[in-house]
Amino acid sequence: MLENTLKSKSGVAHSSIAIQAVEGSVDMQPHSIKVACSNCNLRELCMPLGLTPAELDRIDDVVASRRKVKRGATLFRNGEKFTSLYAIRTGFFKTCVASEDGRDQVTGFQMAGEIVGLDGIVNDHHTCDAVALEDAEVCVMPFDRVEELSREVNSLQRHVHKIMSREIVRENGVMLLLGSMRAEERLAAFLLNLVQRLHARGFSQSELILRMTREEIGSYLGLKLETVSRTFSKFVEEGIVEVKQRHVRILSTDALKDIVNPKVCN
Amino acid sequence: MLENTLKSKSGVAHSSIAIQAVEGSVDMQPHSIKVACSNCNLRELCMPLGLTPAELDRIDDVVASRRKVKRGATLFRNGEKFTSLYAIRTGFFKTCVASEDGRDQVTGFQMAGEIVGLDGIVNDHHTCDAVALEDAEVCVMPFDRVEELSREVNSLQRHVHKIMSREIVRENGVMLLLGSMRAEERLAAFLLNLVQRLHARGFSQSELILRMTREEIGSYLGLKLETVSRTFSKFVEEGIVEVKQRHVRILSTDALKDIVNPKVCN
DNA sequence: CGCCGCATTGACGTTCGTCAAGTCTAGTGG
DNA sequence: CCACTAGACTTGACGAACGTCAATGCGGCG
Repeated sequence: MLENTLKSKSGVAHSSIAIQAVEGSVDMQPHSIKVACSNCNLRELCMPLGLTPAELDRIDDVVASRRKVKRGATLFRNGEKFTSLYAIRTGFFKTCVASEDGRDQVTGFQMAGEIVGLDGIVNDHHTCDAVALEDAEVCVMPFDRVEELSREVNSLQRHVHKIMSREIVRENGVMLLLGSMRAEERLAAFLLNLVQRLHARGFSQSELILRMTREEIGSYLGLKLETVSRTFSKFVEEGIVEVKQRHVRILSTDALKDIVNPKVCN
Repeated sequence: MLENTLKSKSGVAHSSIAIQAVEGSVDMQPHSIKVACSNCNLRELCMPLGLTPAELDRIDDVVASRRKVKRGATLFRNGEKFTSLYAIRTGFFKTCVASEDGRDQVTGFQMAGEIVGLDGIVNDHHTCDAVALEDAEVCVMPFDRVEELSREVNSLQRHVHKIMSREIVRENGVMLLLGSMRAEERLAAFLLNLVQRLHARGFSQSELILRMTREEIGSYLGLKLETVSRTFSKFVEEGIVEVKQRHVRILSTDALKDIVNPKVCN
């Protein structure tokens, strides 16, 4: 079932699998199409905390349906009409923008519990592509419904604002990375960020499986794929990580942090 | 009065001056401290269009006060408590983030009618600095008031969402620039963007005064100040622009566009 | 007038991109 | 089951673009 052949005991596992397993034990109906945030185990990631039961009930209405996206397929494309935000339930996405002359840039990688589609609000059309890097499922949240409900449920309103602000802050961080870091620093920051987000979802702090190619990592980090590959090799030589294709084991988180933020002395 | 010594007839003028002039003719009370969006000539830039008179009346309540910021002073700083968004009335700002080891990165330049402070929403604290690059004045919009009002005025709610989405899309564009463009392309894109925004405010399409140093431009574009300077010189040699210190005249917008987006053939 | 910050320019070095060859792995079909 | 292939990855040699360091110029302000 999918490509996860790695020891899931260590916490390194395909996010989809872990989540589906949990879901399976909560919702015993095997092919339930019932959509409900209120008993979704990702709620704490994509929905506000501290809702009253009454509010929780209403929140269920933001999700209209679910949608499956096959690996390699797009959830939405640049130019398409914007109607909904999407909360990722399972799987892994990249978002990328393209310049007119064909160059493109990966602007982010998104995993379970994260929201994509915010770019479409301003012009009613999407300005980037969202591509599934593995088979995925998303919750479709029609934006007019989100707006309607967030007028009534204060904590949802606040939550929507926070999600958008978080994305702005994240992008600020990426700009810092792209504007002022060298290749090693970029890759180290990238790995630390990925593993931290995976850890927040219950996975290992030290092992991860990359769902993207070297070229996609490079695009995100403003590097060529060869440079990404060389930098991985350098980290391996230095004993900081083990790399076997897309399986990465971090041997020294501290060393990575040190690369990102060189200590002045000691 | 300020440092604007350039022919304002050509449309190249200090934004503050032009705006104050207009305001002076609308609001005859010389030192009015009354704050009102409803008769602010920047309304179309920072407020939603198509409001009913009743809505317009309510909208006036989002602005609590105005605040002057001297050149070089900060409107807010990384770490400070977030309370308000700020609409720039006059002047010019930069926002910048810093990494722990001291490097910093300019994340944007903001001019009249633009909103700053969105970064603070997610954690109730600002994550960047906003520094005035010339004497400035902003409208202070307490965020809880914005949220309250946008629950009642749909078009304000929609507007707030659009502003945040616009910022996300803008940053996507900067990521593309930082991740995949060469120095000349970055500077050309930067100039085109600046002049386009100034033009939208009634200034010249071909002349502008840079409010920031070469180093700040470089920080924004992920280049060193020497590279910025050299690239300017190159454009001058090629007859694309005239540069005299911070005064820039664009001689061929098409040439700049061509640099950003190289045509394949013809 | 002289100082100071900003900008320009040159010489040189480093980092990363380019091009190319070769390896590994997973998937396919005989 | 194995050979074949295609795509992803690695590695090396070389060059271009940009950074670094340093000298100099320019303009505004006290």
